[in-house]
Amino acid sequence: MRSPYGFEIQESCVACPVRHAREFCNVSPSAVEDLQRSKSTSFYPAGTLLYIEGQPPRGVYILCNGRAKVYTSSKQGKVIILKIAHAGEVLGLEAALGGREHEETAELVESCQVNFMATHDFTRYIAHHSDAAMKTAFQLTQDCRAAQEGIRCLGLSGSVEEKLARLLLHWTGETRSLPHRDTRLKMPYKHEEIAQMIGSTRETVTRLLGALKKKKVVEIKGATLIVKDPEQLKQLAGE
Amino acid sequence: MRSPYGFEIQESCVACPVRHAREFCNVSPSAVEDLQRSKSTSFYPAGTLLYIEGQPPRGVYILCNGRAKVYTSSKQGKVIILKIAHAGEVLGLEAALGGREHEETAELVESCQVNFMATHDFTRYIAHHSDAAMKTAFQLTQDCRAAQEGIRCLGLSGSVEEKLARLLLHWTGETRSLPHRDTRLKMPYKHEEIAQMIGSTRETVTRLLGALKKKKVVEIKGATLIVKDPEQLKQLAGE
DNA sequence: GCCCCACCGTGACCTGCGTCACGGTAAAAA
DNA sequence: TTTTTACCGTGACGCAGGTCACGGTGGGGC
Repeated sequence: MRSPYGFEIQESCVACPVRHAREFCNVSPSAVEDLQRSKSTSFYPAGTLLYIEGQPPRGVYILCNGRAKVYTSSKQGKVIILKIAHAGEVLGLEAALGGREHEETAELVESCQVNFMATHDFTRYIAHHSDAAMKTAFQLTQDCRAAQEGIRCLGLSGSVEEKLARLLLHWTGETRSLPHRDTRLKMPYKHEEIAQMIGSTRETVTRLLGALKKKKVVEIKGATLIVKDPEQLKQLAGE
Repeated sequence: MRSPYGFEIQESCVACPVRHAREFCNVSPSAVEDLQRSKSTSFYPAGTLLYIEGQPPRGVYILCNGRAKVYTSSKQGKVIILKIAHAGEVLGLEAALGGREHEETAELVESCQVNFMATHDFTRYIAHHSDAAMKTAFQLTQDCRAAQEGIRCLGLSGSVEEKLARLLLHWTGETRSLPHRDTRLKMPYKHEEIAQMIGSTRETVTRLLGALKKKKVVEIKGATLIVKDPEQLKQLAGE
């Protein structure tokens, strides 16, 4: 079955081929069946807002593929990206479990399949399956760690250069799982978005990336970034 | 039973008088008994480090009373306070559940009673009691929200004045539970610590608090801070 | 009483980076 | 093809706030 967005549709969690590779979905057979019954599958185009800051929670969203940008914004229109969620992550947990309105907006970066589960179904689901509760808790610890890393990046860095270096290093760490510790990575973000990740401005990011290129620390070809001198990058990030 | 630190000791969770007021401890009778069997109670003086950044997790710490300062620091010695944990909160969850080393340090602000639970006891505890798992998830959502609020404060504010105003407003929100929405609050932190909460410096905090006093927005008497003009404070915080 | 130490208060300096402004390039739309 | 739109690149300027330096004050130990 093919969707109009051009990727394979996977209606069934039970038969899902990547289920065991996905932390949250890799649960006991009885839990998967419950999950399958309780969820509803949708397909959205890039740019779709799964939920918006200030909305009361409807439920949780399981990202089956693609990525989503999670961000908040101030009244003045300034935006800060809290994290980039990847396939397999669950979004909207804090609001659903906390019973309070969403404090951030989730926007799909690419066209994605998303499994939705209403709040009361979800709470029942994790109450009945202790392994699912564990997975949920694990997802939350991941979120906490990511947020703390964000705080460390924003608060402990003396300069924007340091923040940018930290971000690039963080990305090299993420992709480490794919090839053998290659220093090449995909950077499919525009300068403005990078600025929003580190709490800076578009111009400053442009200038700093330019300076890093000139210093032969990195090389940029389109959306590909190659770290030529990881040591110096680490030094810039404060070791 | 009185401890050498001058407060009442409560060895028994089952008989604990404040148990029902504490989110995490307010669980089913069978769970409380399990908790009681699995935990060990200790008393520590102010300044005790429950765990340190980089340590492998030993377990989780339930703060029975008092407060704890949770912070990380950079290699250059710069410190940022992630949150102030209050009585009833559980510390060290991320490391214990994630199975990874602590990414922050927890230091007692006052002398406290702390209930400790080793990692494997804790995982068994929440696997056996779905209500306890729920409480744990709830605590984690709280942590996430706090961290996100931190990111918003650090990343979205244009000026340090704005960050400070946000922090003060956050505090007025916290104490709202005590008297009837009074604008008076305890601020038992030194300027340096406030600086570490908003990612600034001691001198700047001194200057800004001075300016707020001069503008009649707040009044400070020892450790007590009175917000005279909440409207203006909100305006400074970006509405 | 006295000293000491931890904090607060304040002035002077200087630099990082936010802001504004405009020009270039490349892909998409027409 | 030309036009439009979305990003990137770069110069000029100004100021918020970090840094250094030193002086004041209050409380606890002796």
